[in-house]
Amino acid sequence: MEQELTIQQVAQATGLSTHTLRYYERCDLIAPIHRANNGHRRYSAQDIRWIQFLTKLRMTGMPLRQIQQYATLLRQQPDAIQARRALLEAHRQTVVQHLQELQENLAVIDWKIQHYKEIEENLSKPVVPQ
Amino acid sequence: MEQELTIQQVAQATGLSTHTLRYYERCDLIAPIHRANNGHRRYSAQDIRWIQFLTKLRMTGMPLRQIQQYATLLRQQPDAIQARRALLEAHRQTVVQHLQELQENLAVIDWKIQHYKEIEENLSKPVVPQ
DNA sequence: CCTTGACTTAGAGTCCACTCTAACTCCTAA
DNA sequence: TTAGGAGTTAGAGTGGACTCTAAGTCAAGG
Repeated sequence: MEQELTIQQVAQATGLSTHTLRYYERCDLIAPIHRANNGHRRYSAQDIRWIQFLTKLRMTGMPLRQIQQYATLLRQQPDAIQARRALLEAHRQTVVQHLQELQENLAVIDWKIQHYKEIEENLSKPVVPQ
Repeated sequence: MEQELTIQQVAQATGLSTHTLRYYERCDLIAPIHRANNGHRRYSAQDIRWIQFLTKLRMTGMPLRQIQQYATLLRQQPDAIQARRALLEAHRQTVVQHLQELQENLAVIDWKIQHYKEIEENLSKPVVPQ
């Protein structure tokens, strides 16, 4: 069935606020959403799938501009698969790099925590060991 | 030796701009730096070590406020090791979580790239297979 | 003496990604 | 018929983290 959702329901489903959903549409991250007779938005299953994917792009740190580019490709040249893939692969690279950086820095933090633990242990020992 | 560095040198060494170094000091992320006779900053090896650690906190997404808290503990209660460890461990948790999220979303992006590759391959095949 | 260049400050400006507001229209239920 | 509630819009406001500017000081070199 053509199960169309209200903005509230989409907000629920995606974790975005209704504000953000409208904002994304204004910024052209989301194509103009179909309207009910009263002018209210009605989101299709398609729309929701795209929104879910776009939040994954966001969560991996892709800037809105770049998502907008991808979205435009998707809408205006649906057969330019190669271009979209290039965009995703470029993004993939930055994510992988970021991931690595994060892991390295986490290791340093872990090391520091460990270091603190050792100090705490030594402090709890008697001052004059028997 | 008491090798003290100028703000330029520290900028070089840490990858932060001189603007950012002063800004961090203003925000109390960095303790007031010792000055030469002419009023110019001279950073100690200590200072640099702290700045290097703080950039690792930043790069793992710790907000300036929280770093400021940590820095304050470090300066005002150097023996409150436990409190600092607690702060780091809390942060560690959010980093680990973020890391996981990142990996999950990356997997989806990878999947999409793969999918595009398959489509591209099919397109390059002859329309009527022999 | 004068210019150049590295520094200083307080404070203004920028960019990003939201987030909220005000004024409005509809629809429904009491 | 009126009060509530869910939408709508354009546009203003917010928060975080820088980033830049203007006006000034100071020391060295030509």
